[in-house]
Amino acid sequence: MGVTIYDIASEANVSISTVSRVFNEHPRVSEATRKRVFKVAGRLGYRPHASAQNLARRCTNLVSVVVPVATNYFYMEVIRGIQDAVADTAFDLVLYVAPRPEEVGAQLERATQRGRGDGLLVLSTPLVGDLLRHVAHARQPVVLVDAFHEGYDSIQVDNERGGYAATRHLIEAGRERIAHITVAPEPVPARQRREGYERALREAGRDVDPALIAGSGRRPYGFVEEAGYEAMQTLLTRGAPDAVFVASDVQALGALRALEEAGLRVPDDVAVVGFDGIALSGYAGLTTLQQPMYEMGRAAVEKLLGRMAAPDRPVSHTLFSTHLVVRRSSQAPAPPDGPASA
Amino acid sequence: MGVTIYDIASEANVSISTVSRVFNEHPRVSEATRKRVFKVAGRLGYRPHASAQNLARRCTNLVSVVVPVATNYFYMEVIRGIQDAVADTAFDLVLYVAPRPEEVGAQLERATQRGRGDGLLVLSTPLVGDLLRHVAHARQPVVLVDAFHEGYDSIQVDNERGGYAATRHLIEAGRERIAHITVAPEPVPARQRREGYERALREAGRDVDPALIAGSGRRPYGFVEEAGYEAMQTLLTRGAPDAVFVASDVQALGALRALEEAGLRVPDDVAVVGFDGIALSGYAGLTTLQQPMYEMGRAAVEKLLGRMAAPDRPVSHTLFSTHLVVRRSSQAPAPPDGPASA
DNA sequence: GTGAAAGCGCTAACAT
DNA sequence: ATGTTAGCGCTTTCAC
Repeated sequence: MGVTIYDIASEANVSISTVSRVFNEHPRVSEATRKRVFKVAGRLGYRPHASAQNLARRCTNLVSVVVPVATNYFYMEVIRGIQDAVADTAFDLVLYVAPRPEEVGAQLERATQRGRGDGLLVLSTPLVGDLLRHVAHARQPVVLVDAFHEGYDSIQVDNERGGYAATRHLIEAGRERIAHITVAPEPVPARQRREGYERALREAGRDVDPALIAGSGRRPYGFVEEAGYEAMQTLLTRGAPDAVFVASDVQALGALRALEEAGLRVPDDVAVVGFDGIALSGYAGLTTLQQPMYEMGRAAVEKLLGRMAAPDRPVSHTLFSTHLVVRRSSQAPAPPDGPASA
Repeated sequence: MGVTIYDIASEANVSISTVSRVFNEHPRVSEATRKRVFKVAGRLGYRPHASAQNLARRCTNLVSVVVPVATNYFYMEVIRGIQDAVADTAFDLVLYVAPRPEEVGAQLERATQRGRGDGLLVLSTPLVGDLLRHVAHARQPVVLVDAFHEGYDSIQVDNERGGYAATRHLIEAGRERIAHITVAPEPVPARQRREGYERALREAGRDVDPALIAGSGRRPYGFVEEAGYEAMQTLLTRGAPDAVFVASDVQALGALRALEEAGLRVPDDVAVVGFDGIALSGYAGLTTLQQPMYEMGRAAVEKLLGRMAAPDRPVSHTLFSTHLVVRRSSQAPAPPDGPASA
């Protein structure tokens, strides 16, 4: 097949160990042989065989990232942060993308296979059942992003406070019937956002009206435009709210579409607040709670490297704050002139 | 370290080859030993070592994808198609994402290393200089996506006809001063789009006015929002056009921003047409030439698998058509009522 | 500074 | 149906 160190060794009249030393920048190699080996290797077009190196070295210099779906603005940004952080190290990045959320287990299984990678980043995947088993089996450090398990390092955003801030914002803008769109089955981050919503209402002395809470149960991980669209339609059948806090930006975009079709004006009739801060939210004029996605990616890598260096350090959990970005969709209902709210 | 076939072999009182056979679903293993081996393996938590398998099998069952930048809606869709197609096979997908376009060479070098993968998909990367060398060295089948090289299978969109169609659309909408925003240095796909633009003008009996063509030379691969913004500003200093065909949707979004800031209305004062058909274009009401991104990803995988099966088949190039999607940004300048154009 | 040799964990003839 | 054995291509002691 390819050129091996044996070929180079015989061509350069050295042993294979010397060739190996040259390529591993071992100090005790004479300059002369170093040059000779490199010359021969260059001429023959030698490239070390990754699998053979991995096997002999007992490590791969690879960090695996498991992502639950292929198309997602949130992950795209997180991965960018991961990528940038990894680029500063000797590691390479390998992405295991699940074609569908149900396949995340299979991807985890692959990613955790021995000899595949030295560290594992798992995005937005609650570690339950088989998933936990796969990860527990892994002999490599693991960091969870946008998910929590007490047994593993994790990076998250403070979803509860984000949900609280979103709702506070709507209350302060003078809204009365504040609805909420979540997803069902409700993953933990979504549940926390809802809890923040409910706390804000209660603190303001209001009731939490179940009729004002909708979640499309159409499919698992329903953070999709269509789910928001349907949930908004459901809410409208129950009597239009004058505000809605949506658990994700993509759903919020669907909600906006439903409102438009229903002939309701945003924000005059209904104010809308999303969650995530994906680029689309800017174009849609959507008020949202910005997650520091890029930074979360970077932080995840740093945490992973830290654990690789010190496997016995105690498990730690990092919580980033969200940041309210006010845009058109929640501006005060046009008092004679200019904008309002904070 | 981990559990090996030796551990299982001794526990189950068989030889390592039998263990190996069991895990490779070799037919000639008695049901009894099969069960016994599986039971022991399960108890010990055995997982085969990927690198060792790769080395012994001389293949990895991995398809590598090299992507020039981490954040890009176009790639996200193409990768989704790739992912879905790969999911139907015995292969896994490994993504090599370049943190910056300049690093694509380094990623290619890694991806083409022996023992890393069995096939290679390269996105939007013109194979010149070192890049070509890396790929040429690869001992694996290669398919280019959104790029062309006569020596390699490729999947592309018909950029020239797309540019032509975009411009025709503007001409038919009655626009007189039709500008074009490209990128500099101009990659081949962008050049082809421009050529289509120029052909449409010429066929309509018009001159190609260099003053109406702008490309932000700020950085390589300038398919970014800011580049479109700046290019639009440049065009405006030369006397506002009444239409502009932008070589990519993200740039078009920047152009829209520049127009808005300049107090020009879209499409009344200036019609805008983008290229790509990313999801954002829909939200921005941007007319665009839709590329079948998902299908291109799928087609790339099929082509790659085809070549793996038959390494000597002649090199082939697939050209997909673009599809004009008319939206707000190019609707006719509000004749009393209703929309116009095709 | 360099070489010989023993792995790394698995696969795949070749035997039996 | 199962075991023996020789690799796969590289790293890494341990000698010299």
